[in-house]
Amino acid sequence: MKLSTRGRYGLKAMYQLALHYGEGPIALNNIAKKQGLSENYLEQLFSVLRKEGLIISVRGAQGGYMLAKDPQHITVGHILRTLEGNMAPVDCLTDENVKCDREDECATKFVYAQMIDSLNNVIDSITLQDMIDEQKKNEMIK
Amino acid sequence: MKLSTRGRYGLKAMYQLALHYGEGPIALNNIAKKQGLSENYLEQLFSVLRKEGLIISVRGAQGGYMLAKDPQHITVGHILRTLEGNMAPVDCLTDENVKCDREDECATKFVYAQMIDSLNNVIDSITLQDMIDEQKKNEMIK
DNA sequence: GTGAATGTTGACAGAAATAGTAGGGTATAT
DNA sequence: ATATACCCTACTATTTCTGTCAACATTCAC
Repeated sequence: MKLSTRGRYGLKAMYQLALHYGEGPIALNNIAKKQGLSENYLEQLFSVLRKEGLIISVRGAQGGYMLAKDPQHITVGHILRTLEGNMAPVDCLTDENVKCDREDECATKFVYAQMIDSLNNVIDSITLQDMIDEQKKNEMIK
Repeated sequence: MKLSTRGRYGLKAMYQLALHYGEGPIALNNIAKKQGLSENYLEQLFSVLRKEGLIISVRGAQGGYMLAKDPQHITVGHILRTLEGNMAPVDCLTDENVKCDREDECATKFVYAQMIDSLNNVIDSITLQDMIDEQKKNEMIK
């Protein structure tokens, strides 16, 4: 039940963009360098996020990426599902093509359904703005 | 964020044991055959479950496995954590050896902590007995 | 006791998913 | 023009997951 690097890197990068929301585009190599990640790899993730409409790209010199909307309107859930696919612990919950041998008799499905519901509730309730606020709060304490 | 076959097979097998709780040991090949799984593979999972004290093995002819306690005292959470390891979406939540670069400044950790909490709450609140009850309820409706 | 059934263990190998690399192409600010 | 930075696709390496195999230990039925 681990998140892959796609979700982890992507969320962290989106958080970076959120921190600089409204300041114009930020170059990818900037973010990649700051987080010690491969620029090419991060590019692949950003491509997906862009197609999903979460970020906007600006080509050319001085170009880069920026959030497509306000940090308080972008949820962690949207980001993670875009990069990781649906968050279902098993495929039979979401994939029409997967049929359990005895579908309506599957006692475990009942468990998995509760897991995904709970998970989605949590990640859909947290926005990038929430992350920023939480961070600020923590720094106040120090 | 998928559950591996370890968790899925193991939970389903434990459910089988729960259905026959109090009827003496059940042979592994019985369960393996019923679910179309490799007996050897399931064996590995049962070995782990036994060491955790969730099931008891009876060796020799007419031997097999049975639950170590009443189905209502065995939670799905205990089973899944035994087979899958902790359910943390990232290692830095649980593994002392993993240090984020800027630990107390990591804004994403805040998100992951809520995910694992929510997940653990759900799976710890469901027992094998709950699964049996739910199943019965569904069969009544049909 | 003996043989058959069953559990125990660890090593190993194939398959699949994940992670990362490489490189040529395109748009744009200056 | 040219440098910068996004765009896209294919390929490779690595890791993890799944499953197999084989030798061994224990217990039961007789």
